[in-house]
Amino acid sequence: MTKQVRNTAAKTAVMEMLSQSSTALSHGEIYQSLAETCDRVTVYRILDRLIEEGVAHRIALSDGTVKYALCEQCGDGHHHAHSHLHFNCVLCGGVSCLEVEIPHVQLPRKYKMHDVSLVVNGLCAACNS
Amino acid sequence: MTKQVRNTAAKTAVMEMLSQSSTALSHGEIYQSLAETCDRVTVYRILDRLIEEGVAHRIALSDGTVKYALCEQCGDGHHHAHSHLHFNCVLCGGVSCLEVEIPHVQLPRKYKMHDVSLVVNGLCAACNS
DNA sequence: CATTTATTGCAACATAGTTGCAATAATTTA
DNA sequence: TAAATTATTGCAACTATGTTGCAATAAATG
Repeated sequence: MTKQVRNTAAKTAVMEMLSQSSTALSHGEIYQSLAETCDRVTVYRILDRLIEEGVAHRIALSDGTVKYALCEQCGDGHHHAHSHLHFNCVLCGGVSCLEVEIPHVQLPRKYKMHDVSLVVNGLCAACNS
Repeated sequence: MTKQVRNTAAKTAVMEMLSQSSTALSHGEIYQSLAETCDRVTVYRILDRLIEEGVAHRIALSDGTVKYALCEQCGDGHHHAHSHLHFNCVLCGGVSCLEVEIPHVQLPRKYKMHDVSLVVNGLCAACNS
């Protein structure tokens, strides 16, 4: 039988925070916003579990920074490639998923593509004025 | 007057290593290959300097891991966007720059693109047999 | 309400990256 | 070639980020 899933206060708080936020959040940002009401490690494990459950996904920015976001538009829970791009605003620092098709890239012969990670840095709509 | 550049044994060794390597290397990999003949911090600073000089560039993989590679095909020293993609083989773990044009992506209105980071995970030519 | 076991907190650890400062050594200049 | 200049290094110390084991806690099930 498959491992059961429990909803705890901490997990609910993390999900709430991610769902309220207009930007993807790092572990540290989440931990601090929780006013440190639960352990650092717990936040890591909750995030791991949310990803495991297909509720959230991990985003690595172009400098290696890791952020987390809910899988809003991604429908049902089954695991799938997130073939949307991630936008990182150089002004406000915000990170958001843009539901833009990633154009096909042609690889050299014999190369096999599994998945793609596309991060665009620039000015978001709010900052570009 | 502009800051002078000095060539030291450590710096030469790092450049040699990067130039011999068929894959981009992490700080840790470089440090260990140097048999720890120079300090950890020195390796960080050499890598920073190589990037500053436009000789090398930093690559963040889709899991946030950071690697370094020389700017082989990138010609003269002036700073420029590296608009090629980075390929990460899921089997051998190798990371290489592929000189493939990154197709243009259309952003939503008001978004302004500065630069793009594209990482493709999959099987490299050598591992795909 | 009792049982099961997923989840948490804590301690301890591992890795990655940064900063200040005094000592060293690559260039430049005399 | 020797002296002066200053980029570079090594060391110590620190911060940030992520992981693991284990005992204690608390959801969910019956």
